[in-house]
Amino acid sequence: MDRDATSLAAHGSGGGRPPKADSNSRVILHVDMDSFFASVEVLDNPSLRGLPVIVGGSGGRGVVAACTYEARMFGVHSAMPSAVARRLCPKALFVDGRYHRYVEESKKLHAIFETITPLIEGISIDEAFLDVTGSQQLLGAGRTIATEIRRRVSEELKLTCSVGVGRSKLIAKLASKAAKPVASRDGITPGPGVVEVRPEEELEFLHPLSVRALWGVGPVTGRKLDAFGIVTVGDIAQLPDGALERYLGRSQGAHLAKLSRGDDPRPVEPEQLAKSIGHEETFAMDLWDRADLEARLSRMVDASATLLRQSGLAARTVNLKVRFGDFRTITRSHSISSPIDATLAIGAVATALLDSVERDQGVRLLGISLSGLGDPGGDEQLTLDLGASGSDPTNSSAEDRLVQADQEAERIQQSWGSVTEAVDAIRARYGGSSVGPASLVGPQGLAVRRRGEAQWGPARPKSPGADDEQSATL
DNA sequence: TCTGGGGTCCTCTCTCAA
DNA sequence: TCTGTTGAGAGAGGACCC
Repeated sequence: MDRDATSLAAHGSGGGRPPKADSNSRVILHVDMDSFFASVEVLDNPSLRGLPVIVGGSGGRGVVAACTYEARMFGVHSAMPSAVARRLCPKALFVDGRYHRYVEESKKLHAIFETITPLIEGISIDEAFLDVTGSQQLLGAGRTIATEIRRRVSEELKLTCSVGVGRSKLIAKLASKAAKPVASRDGITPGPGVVEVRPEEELEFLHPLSVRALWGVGPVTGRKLDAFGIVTVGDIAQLPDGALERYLGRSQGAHLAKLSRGDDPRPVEPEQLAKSIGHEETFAMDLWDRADLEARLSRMVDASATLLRQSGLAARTVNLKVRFGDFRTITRSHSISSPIDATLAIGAVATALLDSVERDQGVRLLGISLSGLGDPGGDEQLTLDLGASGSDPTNSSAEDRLVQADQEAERIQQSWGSVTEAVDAIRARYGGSSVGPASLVGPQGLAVRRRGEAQWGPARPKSPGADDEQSATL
């Protein structure tokens, strides 16, 4: 999380990049769209304007992805279970998210950023850091640039955003939050839109804030700090050296202690390479049947492997995540000697991992992710071929099955490369549902859920008996 | 009350090799 | 040869972010 001096130096020496600014003279903007998903829905359907609109999973296991300020007045907020949101605001209008539509608007937003500075670090679909230190001579001071961005977003996208200006990511981020509108039971108070925190004002701005405002303090750490009577950022700053490390551990303690003094040298990093790719899915009903679970797993493996190849990458580690009916969550992972990208090769390892999990109760969520990413065929690790690694084929323990899956994955990777390429070519031409694993073919064709679909939990069944499956017809 | 999806990073434990 | 130490890597779990 924290970046050290090495990464700062690496940033400064990057070929073709603007020279590194001294961290005291940097000007960083944090641009954050206001209730982005909900605002796009209102933009596309003006009849929703002024109403409590909630974007997210409408089913019993869904959560709120975003909501309008009219919904926030009732206490609704993002990440809240949809059932709770519905109870707090019975008149709320639930809208299924349209992720691809949000991506379109996000691209327009980034096009605006690119006219300002090349140093853009997108944090998510609707927010980004911009290092405008080098842009000031041409475009004016940080606050002027921030105001101009807001004007252009309003004019060109018909959406609103809030912008924070500071000399670090931490300050810029907290400033953008302070710039936002505030919804309460009494109504909606418009925010200033742009908040700038000058270096000499940083501690005055920072110290009264709750510790939960700091990046890295979530519910668990927040409760720990509460137990020590540490409530505000200023409380952390007043602790003697090393105290927070003792409470929270060396890394997190040191990180938060630095942040509490406004010390955040992390640079804006435009090129962030993915470290993992994956898919996971919560089912409308817990699943017990092995064949059913395996079919769902195949679908996720297929989607992840396709994305992996589209990114020109291969993976060395396959990670499986299982959440049971009682919300207990386990993960299992397995690393293989050579990177793989073929769907069937990844599927062999994923299935062996699923077999290694004791399923004494229904499965609520299943997920797969691929890590240890690198070039296909690159960084191959040399291995000694010891047959079945000494495993006795008659004693097929989970470990043995993983060893067998490892060997099978390598064999498939080598022999099915051309088939994988052909499948990708067919999909590129005829669509993602045109060809896929046989296990997914049902009466209506291939049921392949794509990235961003039902991202906030299973949708409400449209008719009695309907499940969460989203089918694509051939 | 009921807790999504897609990620990143950190810590701890265990194993293995030097 | 045995034992203890250390470091790296894998695996698992947890916390956090949007």
